[in-house]
Amino acid sequence: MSLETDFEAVHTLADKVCAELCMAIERGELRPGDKLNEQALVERYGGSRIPIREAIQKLEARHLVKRIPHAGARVVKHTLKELRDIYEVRQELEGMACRLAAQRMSDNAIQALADLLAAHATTIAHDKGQSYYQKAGDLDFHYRIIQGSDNHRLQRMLCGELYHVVRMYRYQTSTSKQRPLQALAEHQRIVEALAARDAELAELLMRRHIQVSLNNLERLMKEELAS
Amino acid sequence: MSLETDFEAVHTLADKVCAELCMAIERGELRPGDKLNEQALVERYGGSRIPIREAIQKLEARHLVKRIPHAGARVVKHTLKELRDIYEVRQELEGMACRLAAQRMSDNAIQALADLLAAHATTIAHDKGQSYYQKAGDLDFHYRIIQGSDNHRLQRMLCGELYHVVRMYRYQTSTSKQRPLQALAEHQRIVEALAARDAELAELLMRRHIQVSLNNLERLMKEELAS
DNA sequence: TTTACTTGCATTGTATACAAAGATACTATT
DNA sequence: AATAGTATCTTTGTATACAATGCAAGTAAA
Repeated sequence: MSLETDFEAVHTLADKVCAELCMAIERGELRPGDKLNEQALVERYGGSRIPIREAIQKLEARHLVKRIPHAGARVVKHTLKELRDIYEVRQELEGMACRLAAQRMSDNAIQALADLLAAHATTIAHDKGQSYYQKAGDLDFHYRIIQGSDNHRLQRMLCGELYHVVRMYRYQTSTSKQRPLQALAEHQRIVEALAARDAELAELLMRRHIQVSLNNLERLMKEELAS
Repeated sequence: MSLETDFEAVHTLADKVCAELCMAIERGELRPGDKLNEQALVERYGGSRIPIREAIQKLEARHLVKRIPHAGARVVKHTLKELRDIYEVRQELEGMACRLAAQRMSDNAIQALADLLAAHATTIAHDKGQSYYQKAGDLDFHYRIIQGSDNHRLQRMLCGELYHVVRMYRYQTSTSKQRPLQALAEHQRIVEALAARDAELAELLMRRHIQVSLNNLERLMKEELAS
């Protein structure tokens, strides 16, 4: 099961087109501000305009596009302030998820998370600069903790709404060489807190981890703007 | 500007039907588990199936209905666990909003909030048992604090997604005679914390306020189940 | 009597066609 | 030359029609 397919069964054409467009946006093939012309999408993905429109509406629910009546849909474009807002909420909700996970995850699940990090360590040692897989590993780590919160609504808000936008920025910004190693160290401290069932510490560490992530993102965005 | 119309301009038929259905669900005219038959809705609200389907999709984005491919849409039905999950998230996000509001709201806005509570006090003294307007007042209070957080994403998540579901339960459960007075006292303490710019206390008080709200809701639901 | 299969019906998903709103380009006037 | 107004054209919103899926009722066999 890949994170790409979004763990959702696809039964209708609208679902399929939605998944395709979602990937295209997250990967940066469709960039912020780009227009989604319905007729053009029909020619690209097949089908008729009806399922295409449904797909666009689903993307709107995921906060990936903004629709304006009679003017069409465009890929969302965030100001720096809005990006900070998103990360502020993400900090709160993932901090919460981590706190709850410390109280509710099974010992086995925590052990499995520790094993996952060990695997990441060897991956980073071998594939220096293969940032794509490292990013996927990072997402997997966060995903498991969110699942560990055992709060279904929290899971939907984080995985179903916030994370699509977060992924959109993560995939597109380059990662510095030393960041994966630093992130791994932070992940390991979080797992230690989980294993110790120290909910307060686990929450604090997760919040800081995400703060660092935002700082990096802001720096990279400024560099790209400058170049 | 009424809370009912959801402060969103309505330019298309789909938007209009969505707003109508939203009200119907929040008011309990459509009850959890009820099916939304597209043809029936066409006969009730006019238009054709296309805008009706769009309206239903918008309701899905608000977490008010659940659609299953080839099986139709039904009003969401929450287990007690899921209701607790929702309030757990609400506690976190409104606590956050209150903390941020203590740091970011203008002095004028805080004063206006205090004035609003004074008005509520006289309303409660006069309209004993007129719980509808008291509930509207409560929503207005929470709404203003959320706006005060100055975090647009947080506002969208709370007002655009969580609150529709919360309202759905609030309108339908009766309120005890003494609860409005107790709630007002809690609101007043929160405003005092905001005025003192005590973010930590403001967050704590808001979290407790929502916890009380959940306890009341659980008690009422159990009573209704028993009867 | 129960169960499994088949057939018909109701409902949703999709395609095509038409209406209306917005954008653009051109012309006329100041 | 600049601007306002108008006409055309593109694009979205909506209606109607068809296809396909799922559900239910009814029948036949065990």
